[in-house]
Amino acid sequence: MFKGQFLHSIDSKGRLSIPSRLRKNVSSDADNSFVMTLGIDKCIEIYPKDQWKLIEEKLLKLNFFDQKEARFIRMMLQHAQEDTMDAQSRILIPQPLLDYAGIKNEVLILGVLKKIELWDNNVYISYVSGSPETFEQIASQVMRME
Amino acid sequence: MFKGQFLHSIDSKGRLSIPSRLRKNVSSDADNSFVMTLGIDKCIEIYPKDQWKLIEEKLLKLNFFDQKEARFIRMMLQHAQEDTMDAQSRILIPQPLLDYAGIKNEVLILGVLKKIELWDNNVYISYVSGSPETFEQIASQVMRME
DNA sequence: ACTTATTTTGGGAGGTAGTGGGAGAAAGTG
DNA sequence: CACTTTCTCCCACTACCTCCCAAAATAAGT
Repeated sequence: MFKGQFLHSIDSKGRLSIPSRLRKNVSSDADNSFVMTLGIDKCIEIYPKDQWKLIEEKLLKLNFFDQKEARFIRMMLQHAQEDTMDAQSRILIPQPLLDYAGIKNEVLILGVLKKIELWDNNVYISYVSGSPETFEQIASQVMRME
Repeated sequence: MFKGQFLHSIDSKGRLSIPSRLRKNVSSDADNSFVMTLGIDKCIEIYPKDQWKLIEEKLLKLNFFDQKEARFIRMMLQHAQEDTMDAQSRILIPQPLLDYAGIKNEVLILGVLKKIELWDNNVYISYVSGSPETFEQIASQVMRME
């Protein structure tokens, strides 16, 4: 499971080095490969390959003859891109994804359980402060431990 | 499984080069051959030959003496065309299919799980934006991960 | 505090992918 | 059977991308 935050830079070729702390939590089943795509919010999601396969299996079970589900499959896959880390543990982030997330040079990398998220720092700050509820309020609603 | 989007061009002879990223996901059972036909929406569908065989088997199980099923089989096969990639990894797209999808010079190529789709860029944009719901809304309905 | 190891960042060159075009072969037509 | 047209295979160019080498920066250890 991924956790923590890291501030890295995207170089002129669009490459991002995966923080070594996060790398240690990637299964060897991932073959050093990741799949990145649009995030649910204004960010980029990165899945280790083995995790992405689970998503593909979910998509396969959907009914493509249903308009809404077909549209979802296309949108989900349209921006998905697989890449394998180079010898320096970097992957290439496609420019369209960077544009979508508003990321220029500096990236905020978040470890979020089974996936990694990339944010523009300022976008993330306004995302957090944009919540009408406080951390404590949300916590009390979402986390009900038995 | 196919994924991702690519913007390629159809040359004056009607040839389309299959993106190398997609090629890497084609089984060797396909013998470098593809079958293309009408898509579910206003697009062209391309199946690796081995995948197409599975579709043929499904069609065989349909009841040809049922009017509706007979019609479906004919429509599916009428526009189906097989082609093998040339040395430059290109296949020939029949003009009638291009006309149906409204594709002129530029093609949007989508990797969609077991098949590849060809769209006219503008047609696809209006298809995506034609949805009353956002990506996030559909996602929360369709993808409920355990 | 200094040395060593690891991690992150930067850049150059060869290789590959995408595209265009031509000549020979095949097929269709009069 | 000859001619025309279409198609297919082959060659060539360009831009980009991947791989490799190397420096800088951070972390770890003595």
